[in-house]
Amino acid sequence: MTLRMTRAEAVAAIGELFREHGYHGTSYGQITAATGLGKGSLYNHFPNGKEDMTRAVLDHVHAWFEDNVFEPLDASPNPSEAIDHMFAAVRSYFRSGRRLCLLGAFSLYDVRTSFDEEIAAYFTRWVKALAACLRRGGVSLKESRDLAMAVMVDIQGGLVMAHALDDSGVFKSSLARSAQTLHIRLDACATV
Amino acid sequence: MTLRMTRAEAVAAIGELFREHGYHGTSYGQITAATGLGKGSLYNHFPNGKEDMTRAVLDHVHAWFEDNVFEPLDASPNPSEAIDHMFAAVRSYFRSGRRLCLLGAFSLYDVRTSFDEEIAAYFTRWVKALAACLRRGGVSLKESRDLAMAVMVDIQGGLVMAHALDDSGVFKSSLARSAQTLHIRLDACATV
DNA sequence: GTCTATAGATCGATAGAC
DNA sequence: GTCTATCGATCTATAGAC
Repeated sequence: MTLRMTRAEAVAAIGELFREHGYHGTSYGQITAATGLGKGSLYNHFPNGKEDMTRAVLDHVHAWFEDNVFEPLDASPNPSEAIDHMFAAVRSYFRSGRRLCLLGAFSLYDVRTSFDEEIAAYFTRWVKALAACLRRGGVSLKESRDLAMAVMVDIQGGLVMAHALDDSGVFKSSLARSAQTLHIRLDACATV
Repeated sequence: MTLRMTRAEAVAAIGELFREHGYHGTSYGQITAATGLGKGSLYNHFPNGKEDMTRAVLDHVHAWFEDNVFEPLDASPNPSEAIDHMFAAVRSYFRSGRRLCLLGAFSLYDVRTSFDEEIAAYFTRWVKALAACLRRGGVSLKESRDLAMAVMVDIQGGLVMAHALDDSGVFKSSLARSAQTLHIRLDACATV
């Protein structure tokens, strides 16, 4: 038979625990409470325990961004609209800064060594998709890369500062500033 | 008698452990190995264990920034030079992005509830000192605040992305971009 | 697929000798 | 001020019944 919870639901619930308490700060007791699954079930679905759960969570997050951010950036014929769509999705996903970026947080310490390839792949994918979109809008190759990386820095920094100061306005301002910078640059290229 | 290690040395060593493994990821065994102090000594100097150590580490970091960043920003008669001094100190402290910001990392999860006032106080102090410096350079009150916060976002985001991509160039570029933005703004005000 | 029970390891914290 | 020994709690992981 199937799970009591969908696997995706369980993975999402575990992801929220990791977001809130970190990898080492999350125990099987908490995972059982959040998912309704005992240790037997958890080890049945994730034979290597928290390591497998982490990989599933990271894949889950990556897949969401693939569908809602990266792929739209690749597919949209209109760079300016694609940018707007990206910022709207990002703002929604991170709940205006109240939710943190699991991959960014995990990259800091915690479980670095085991998952840093996947974390780097996620960010690299994002940067490349955004840079390619800007490139299609007429921005030079080098500037597209620099701008895309600057946007990533703004998003991650906005999340950190919004949490540190408990002020979601910081995150929203960061997104708005990034969006404005990109639009100004795209408009300048469009009128040439 | 005194400690085998200076208290400041022990605190610094514990801070490096927290940076690398996080709060929950650092055990007393690791702390003993790093400081040469057994549990008896550790609890003698930090009666409440890791909580007291964390407070000492955060105070130690805050004090370093007070002396090397905040106070120079307050005291310097030349805003442009003060800005350069700040970025040089920041770049040196974070070792071009290879070292992470303990307060930024702790603000994400880990030990949020216990220390968020101190973390917020640290960042607020920094933002205010930087904004006041820009204000003295002729930048408007609102823009000074916005620019100062944008710089903080750039620094924190630069650290996250540099770690995630294992590329210190990302951090150095972020600092350079922030510095350039501030100088351009200060120069514009100086010529008016 | 799910549960309970439990082993085995590690951790945080304390007590007491030096 | 420092150490060792140790307790009790918690955690990861496994075994076995349903």
